[in-house]
Amino acid sequence: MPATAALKHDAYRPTSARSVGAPHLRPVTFHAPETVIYAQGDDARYLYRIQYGAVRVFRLLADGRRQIVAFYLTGETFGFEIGALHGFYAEAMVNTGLTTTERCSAGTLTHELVEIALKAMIRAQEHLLVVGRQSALEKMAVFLLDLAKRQECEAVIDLPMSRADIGDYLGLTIETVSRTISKLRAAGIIRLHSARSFEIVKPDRLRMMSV
Amino acid sequence: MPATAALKHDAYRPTSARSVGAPHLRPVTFHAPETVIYAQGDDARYLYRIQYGAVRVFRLLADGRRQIVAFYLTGETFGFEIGALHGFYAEAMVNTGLTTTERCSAGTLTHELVEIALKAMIRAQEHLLVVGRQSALEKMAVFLLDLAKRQECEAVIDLPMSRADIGDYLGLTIETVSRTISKLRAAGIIRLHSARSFEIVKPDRLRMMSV
DNA sequence: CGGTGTCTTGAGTCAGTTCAAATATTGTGG
DNA sequence: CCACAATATTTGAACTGACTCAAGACACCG
Repeated sequence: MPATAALKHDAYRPTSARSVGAPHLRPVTFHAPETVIYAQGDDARYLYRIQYGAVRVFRLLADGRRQIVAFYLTGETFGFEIGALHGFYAEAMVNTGLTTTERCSAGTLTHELVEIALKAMIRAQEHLLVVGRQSALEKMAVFLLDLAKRQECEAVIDLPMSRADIGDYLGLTIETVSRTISKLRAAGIIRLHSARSFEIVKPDRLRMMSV
Repeated sequence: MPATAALKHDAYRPTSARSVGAPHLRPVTFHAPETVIYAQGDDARYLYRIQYGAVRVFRLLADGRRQIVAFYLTGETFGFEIGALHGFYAEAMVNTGLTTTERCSAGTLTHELVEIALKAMIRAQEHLLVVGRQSALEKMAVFLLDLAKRQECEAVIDLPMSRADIGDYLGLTIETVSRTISKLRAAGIIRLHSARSFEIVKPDRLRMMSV
C-alpha cells in the first residue's frame, strides 16, 4: 500500500497568486512552484487555463496518502467541479501563469465546457485503466508517452514534477518510479540529461510496452 | 498483474435488444444478461437511462485484461463520449431495461447533461483514488458502501455483478475478491444470503476501513 | 564548501498474484 | 423433480512484483 507523505507539502501555505496581466488582456495570475491554486473545500468559481507552467490536481486521504488525478500542462484547462466547492486540490509544480474564466458565465461557454468536462472524464477513465491493471514498467511507458505527446517536442521530455508526484499519479512508490526509470535507461530506451529531463531514444520500444 | 479473461464473454455476440415500450411512452429496450449494449468503436448517438437492471462499462487491453470503469444501476444514466464513437464497451449484467435519448438534441437538455457528465467525471476521479491507493480490504469496503448507498435498501445488497466484474472494477483478482469477502464475513461485518446477496451487519466497521 | 532536499540503489518483507483443487450454484434434459 | 454438466465461488500453497526500511550519491543554494 503506497503512501507518499504529502502533508508536509505546502497545502497550508497561503496561495501566492499575483496578477501581472497586461492592461487590456485577460489578467494572468502568477503562481510560484509548490504553491496552492485552490484547496479542497474552496469555492469553485473559476476555470483555469495554463499560459505557461504545470499543475497537479489531487486528493488526500486522512492518513496522508495522496492520489494525483491529473497533471495539466501549458494550454490545458482545469478546475471543473460538480458542486459549488472544489473536491480536489490544485497546486502549481513550477512557475505557472494562469488565466481564469467565470465558471457559470455566458451561455455560449456551455458547449465548450461540456467538451472539456467530457475530455477530463475520458482521461480519468483511461488513467483508471493504467493505474488499475498495469505493471510498473507499463505505467511508466504510458506516462512518458503521454507526456511527450502533450509537450511540443516529442523526443525530449522536461518533467515539471518530482518522482513523488509521478508515484502518486501512477500508484507507485518513489523508489519503484526511480528503479523503473533506471531500467528504461539501462535498456537504452531513454537517456537522462538530468533527473528532470529525458530524451526518448526508442519510442517504439516504449509503445510496445504500453499496451 | 491481474488479468481476468474477458474475451470469452459475449463481446462478439449480437446485441439482443428488443423494444417493449408502452404505446405512448418513450420505448424501453430490453437487454438480456451478458449482452452488449454498445461496443468500442460504435456510433455514440444515444444516452441511456436504466429503468431496471445493471450495466458495466469497460475497456479491453490487447491481451484480454479488462478494466471496468463504472457500474450503473437503476435510475442512472450512461453513454457519454467525447467524439462520435464510443471508446468503451457497455454490457447488461442482468435483465435490463433502457430508455434512450438523442445525445445532441434539445438545448434544454444541456444543463442536465453537464451535471451528469460532471458527476461521471468526479466518480471516475474518486474511483482512481480507490484503485490507485487502497488495499484490497479498503477497496471492498468502499465498493460495498457505495453500492449500498446507490440501491434503495442500505442494509441488504444484491450484487448484479460477478466476482470477476468486481475484480476488474477494483483492480484485483477474483481470488482476492473472494478472500476479502470471506474475511469480512469471518469478522461478522457482513452476512451472506447467497454469493450475490449480502447483508451489511456492521456498516460502521466498513466505514472505518474505507478511509 | 557545508547543508538540505531529491534521487538512486540495495536487501529483506509482504500483500496480492498465480496455479491448483475442492465446493457451491445454476441450468438443462429426461 | 432429480441427475448431470457447466459455471461460479471459495480455499490452499507457493511465488513474485512492488513495498518498506536503510544507506549512499547527487544536485542545488546560500
